[in-house]
Amino acid sequence: MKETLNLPQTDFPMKAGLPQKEPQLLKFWEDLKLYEKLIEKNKDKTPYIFHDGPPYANGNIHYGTILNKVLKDIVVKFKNMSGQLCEFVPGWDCHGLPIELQVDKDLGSKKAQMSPLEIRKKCKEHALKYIDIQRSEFKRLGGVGRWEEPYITMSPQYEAAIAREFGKFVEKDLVYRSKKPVFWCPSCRTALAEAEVEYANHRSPSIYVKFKLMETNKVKKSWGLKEEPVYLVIWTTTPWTLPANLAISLHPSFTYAAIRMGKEVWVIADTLLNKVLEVFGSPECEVLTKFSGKDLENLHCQHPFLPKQSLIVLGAHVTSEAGTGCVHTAPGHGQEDYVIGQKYGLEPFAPIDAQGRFTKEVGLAWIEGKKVEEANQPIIDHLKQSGALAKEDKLEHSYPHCWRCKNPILFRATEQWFVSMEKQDLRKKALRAIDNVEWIPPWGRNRIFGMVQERPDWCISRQRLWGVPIIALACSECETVHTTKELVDKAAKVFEKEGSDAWFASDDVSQFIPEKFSCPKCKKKTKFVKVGDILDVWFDSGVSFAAVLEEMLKLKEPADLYLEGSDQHRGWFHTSLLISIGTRDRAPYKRVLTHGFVVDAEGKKLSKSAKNYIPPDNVLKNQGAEMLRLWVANEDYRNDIRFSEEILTRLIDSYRKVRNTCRYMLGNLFDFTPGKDEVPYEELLELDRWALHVLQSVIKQVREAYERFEFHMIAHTLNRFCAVELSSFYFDILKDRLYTEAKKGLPRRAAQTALFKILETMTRLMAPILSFTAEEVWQASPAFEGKPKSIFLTDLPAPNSKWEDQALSERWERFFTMRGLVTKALELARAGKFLGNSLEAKVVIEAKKDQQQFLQSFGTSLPDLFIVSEVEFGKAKGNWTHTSDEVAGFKVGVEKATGKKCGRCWKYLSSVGSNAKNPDVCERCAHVLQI
RNA sequence: GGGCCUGUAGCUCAGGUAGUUAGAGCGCACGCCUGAUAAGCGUGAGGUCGGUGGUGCAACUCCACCCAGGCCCA
Repeated sequence: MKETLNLPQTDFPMKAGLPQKEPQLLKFWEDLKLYEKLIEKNKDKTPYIFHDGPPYANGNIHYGTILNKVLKDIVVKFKNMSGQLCEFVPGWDCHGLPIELQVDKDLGSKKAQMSPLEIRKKCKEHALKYIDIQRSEFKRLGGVGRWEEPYITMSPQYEAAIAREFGKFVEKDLVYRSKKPVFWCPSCRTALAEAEVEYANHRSPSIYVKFKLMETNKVKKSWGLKEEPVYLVIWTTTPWTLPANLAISLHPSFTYAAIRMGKEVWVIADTLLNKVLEVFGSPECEVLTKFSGKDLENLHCQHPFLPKQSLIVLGAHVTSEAGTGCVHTAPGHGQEDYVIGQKYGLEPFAPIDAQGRFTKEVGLAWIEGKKVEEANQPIIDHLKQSGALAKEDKLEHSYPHCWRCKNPILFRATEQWFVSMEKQDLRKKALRAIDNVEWIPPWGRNRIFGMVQERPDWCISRQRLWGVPIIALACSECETVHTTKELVDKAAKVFEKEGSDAWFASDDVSQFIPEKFSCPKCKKKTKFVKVGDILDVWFDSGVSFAAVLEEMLKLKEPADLYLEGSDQHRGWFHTSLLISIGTRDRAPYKRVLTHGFVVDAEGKKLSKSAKNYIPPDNVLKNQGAEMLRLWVANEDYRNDIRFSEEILTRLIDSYRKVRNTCRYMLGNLFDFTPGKDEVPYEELLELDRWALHVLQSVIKQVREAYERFEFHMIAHTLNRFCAVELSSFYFDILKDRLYTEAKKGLPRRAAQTALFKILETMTRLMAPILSFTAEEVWQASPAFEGKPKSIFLTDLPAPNSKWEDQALSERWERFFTMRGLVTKALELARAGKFLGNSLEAKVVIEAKKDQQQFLQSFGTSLPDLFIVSEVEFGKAKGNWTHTSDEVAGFKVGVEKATGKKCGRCWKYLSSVGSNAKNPDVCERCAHVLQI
């Protein structure tokens, strides 16, 4: 009997075996040249300019990069499937300290014997190696794009573009040279980056120094003083920075106390008073008055041993944890000091040379030429003699050391290159441009706005090797360092051919000097020497819109979309904006989409040491890239998104639902030829038309979610559609029609027609997300005339208004409520062991007249819709009845079906036995068997 | 410490401008089916909407503070 049924047939496996299947699909796409075909297909469509932010070419990919690249791939695919041309040129950020440090580490002591060029070569090799690694990892995720011709920031063309953009800044006079404190190792004679600094214990002097207030007249009256001298007491552990003292910082909201100490008056922060006095052995003292730190702003103190004044300034960096609340401030020797100095117009002063020795500039013969630590004691002695020293001690504390030579380092103001935020109104223009960009989510606007508003001038120079040089020459005659547009453009031409290595190849600068070039300052055509600085790597990546969109792709418009993690408000979004505003007076993007960070099950950040995550490679090997894609699509990435074992398990569950839903459709379409066997819409059964109506609303929801980049809504919508509307309802009811009706009869062909439409629609809708599975389904689904070779060469389905039927939808909504009461009643009977299979049941419905008429309008299909053998209207009685307030006046009774079980369709019908030829089956089945 | 942001059932998500007993899918429990079968169906149990105050007749929705977490600064 089973042989006479049309049971599903398919090779599409229930178990996906993705780790094995995915590589085959990747090969299929590669052989097909899928990306090229997509671009070719859309070449006349409106371009959607999407620009890839370059990941750093160091290390393997992690969840963050997976999240980012999968999101981008979804965008590329859905854009190319919805009538636009969306090219995707991936890129890598290649220069910079992390790579140089890694290479340093690998080279070890060998580095000392190597030339700059040789070291740079090693850096390049390192970057290339990781580009290859990351590229294959990204490709493994199923991403399409121009993988074989990516942009890399160390290519000659790109380096030339960097130089040209830098030249534009020079031309507009936005670049200037000024002093700024940096970490400096005097024994290695080099600037250090933050990453190169380690903290270790160090024993330092700890001294309290009195600075005499000059304008005592201004406070005398209100403090009730006569002629007593007033001193601000500062505390420092670096006496050698005192010659560079330019200011004393007070906290704007602290209360300060003026106390009488013998014949003097000292000023100390009120909250620190007891602590400080303890240091002095808790002497008797009288608090004369209390006042706000603000009261002294802009007054002056006499420097204790130099003929200069120290300005009293206000700064929130003043701490109440230690010290006196009056902070010795040397803008040439500290980051915070520098910032506060900028605010008050104090130029950083650091009379120290590269070896950490005092220069003549210090103006003190007794320490000139001494190393800073050798100057500590003479300074302390001098203070003692002059009476400015209030207390001397030693302190063991954490102090920065050089990671390489392990010696203590210092902060030293050195000449650096800056991009001014104020010249040409760069800051103002950038802020204005921010409001013309669409930030998704909207708070991104506030975030970057605040940063641009607050940021200091951009320090673009680094004292390193691995990067693009700052094209600047020093005149050997007048020693002036300068850069000009023609100089930079000349260098750009050289870089275009030889790369920026040319700059490092030799000391000879002749090839970089334009014809008729002379020193802009002394006008003498003399010798020039190169300045060793390189550009901040953020300048490299920040010019990508110029190097890639304008030069490589010849695009004129700004990008439609940048899509990166939220940290890039400080990074790439930020620097790209500044560069584009500075050079083109417009933002490089129209829209910026950000995603959060990947965190563990508890919302904590992933860390290698805490081992709070599964290595991505394990997921790839055990579950496949598809599961990572589904993960990305399931979560609302605008916030931080979680990844855990449980989440992965849930994803697999939901994947199975979608997969099996497709499999059911494929299995039931084994004998269906689209075009030939399709039934016109008008001839479909009502149930099929309902399914197609729901499908239209799914299409609308999904398309809208794609447009809004709300991919998680798509995953949820599709999953719900598969589980609720299809699997548990439509498919369940359809089984009887598909399996038992005549193979080529209208009822079965109608069902198949609907299934085919649903399958084909769903496959296309899910393709940007579940790319592997969509392609697998597409290949397994019925062939038809003109069927594209790949799912990605089709378009996202558009809703078909002819298949929308609101009245039908409402009618079925009403039906579902009633059906719910029927299934509930059946469940009661089942729980009471009265029933097993629902086909054993006859349902008796006792209802109001209109309710009964409503149900009767479904005609003879009613038993099928309830998946029972009989439906009767009358008195619901017996042990298995159910009523509910949900539908007033509606009662359902469950009884045994009256007929005999049909051996073929398993329904209990009175017609079983009526056919002589086939006595074991019902009338309908007997009829089918005769065909 | 500062800026920006997040916190609704075990998991992933919905919940216009505050207004009836806070929803969905999955998972879970129990049961059914054995013609989607390492599948399918049904029923059910899960939430003081991070916490505490406050403003409203009324707050998951507004305000303040606190706690936890993230990114970026210092």
